[in-house]
Amino acid sequence: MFGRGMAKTRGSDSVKAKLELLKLLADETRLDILNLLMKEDSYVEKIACELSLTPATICYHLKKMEAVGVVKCSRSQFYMIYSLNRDIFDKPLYELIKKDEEVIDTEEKYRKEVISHFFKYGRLTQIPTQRKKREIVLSELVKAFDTGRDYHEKEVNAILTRYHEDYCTLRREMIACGLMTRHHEIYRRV
Amino acid sequence: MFGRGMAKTRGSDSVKAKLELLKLLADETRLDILNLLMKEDSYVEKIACELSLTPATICYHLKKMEAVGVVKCSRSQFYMIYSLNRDIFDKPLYELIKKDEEVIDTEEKYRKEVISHFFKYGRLTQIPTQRKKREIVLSELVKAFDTGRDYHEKEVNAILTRYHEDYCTLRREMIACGLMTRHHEIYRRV
DNA sequence: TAATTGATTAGAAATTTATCGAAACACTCT
DNA sequence: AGAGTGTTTCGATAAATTTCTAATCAATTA
Repeated sequence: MFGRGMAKTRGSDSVKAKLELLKLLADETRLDILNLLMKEDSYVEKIACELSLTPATICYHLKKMEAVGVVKCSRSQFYMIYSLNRDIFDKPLYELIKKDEEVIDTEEKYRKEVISHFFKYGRLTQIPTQRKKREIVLSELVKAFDTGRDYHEKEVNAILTRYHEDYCTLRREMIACGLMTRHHEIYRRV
Repeated sequence: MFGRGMAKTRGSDSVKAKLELLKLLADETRLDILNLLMKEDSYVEKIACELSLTPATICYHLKKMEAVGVVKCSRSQFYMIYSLNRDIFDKPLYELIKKDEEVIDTEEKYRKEVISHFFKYGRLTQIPTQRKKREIVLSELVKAFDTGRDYHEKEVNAILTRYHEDYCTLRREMIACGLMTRHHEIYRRV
């Protein structure tokens, strides 16, 4: 029933920022650095020593975190003193996970609602009586057929039965809505 | 000033678990999947279609998340229905970042207190009503089962009866807490 | 100014991870 | 039993990431 759709670009800007933050936190070394900074401000070489890593590595991580605003730094004499931006960590987790609702046009949305209402786990729970809803459901069903090839009536029945026991009604309505054509016993998706 | 110290093994178990969770969340595809599951339970092929990825890829991610307990799944007809474990997302961010050894100790200590209070001579004196205590007791009970083998319902009952007469409640709560799974009459420890 | 010290960058090696197609698997229905 | 359908695993590949060494940069002090 489900073919692969068009490749689409996923993620708005705010989602990207959240993902960025999560990626930042999902690293053992950076967590270690953050935990050190929770205790007190520190600087590259000191952190490097405490974590048994090279200054270059620590610098790499600190710069990365600075870019996203998790830490900030200022120079003091020889040293670059890094410190935490503590207010970032108060958010609950689901706030970083949840995407803001995308604005989709209402027609598309209505269609999706109807489909998710009448299809459960790939089967049609009920054939809608309202014409508009029935058309939506049928237009979804017809995707189970390829265009440009013939189907015998038995094949049609077999396919439709996968979605609902009353394949006769479905088959007749398919024709009525102009989604399929029949010549004698041969059916075709339009 | 600072020489490089000895290489040391960083991170306790609980810290590892937190890191694991963060890594899991730090992926665009998995966030997309979670957002779909927030709206409604779903299954592999449907998700694959909605995200324009292959079922193999979606399966890879879902299994990964299942292993950490972010989602759970059960079979329904043709489909493996995946659903969220919502309570995971309530924690504030800093709880995943902070490694606080003492917190672990008190938590461990609390656990031991609860267990010694509710178990007397190897039997459960009473099923705790408080959710947290009940979870602790159940997580102790589930150790009576091996992982990676099937149990018929009768076996499950027999084992649980050893601890408390109300094996039905125990069995149901086991499933509810995600400590065991049931497919038809077959039970498995998670 | 030269020497010192710490921070940063560049480039390369090693590791991890997401993704896919194909094959194997599990369940359902005829 | 066998066809059909959805899921999972396997092997390979491509991309991203971490870490290092070595070189460069920037501030300080003699």
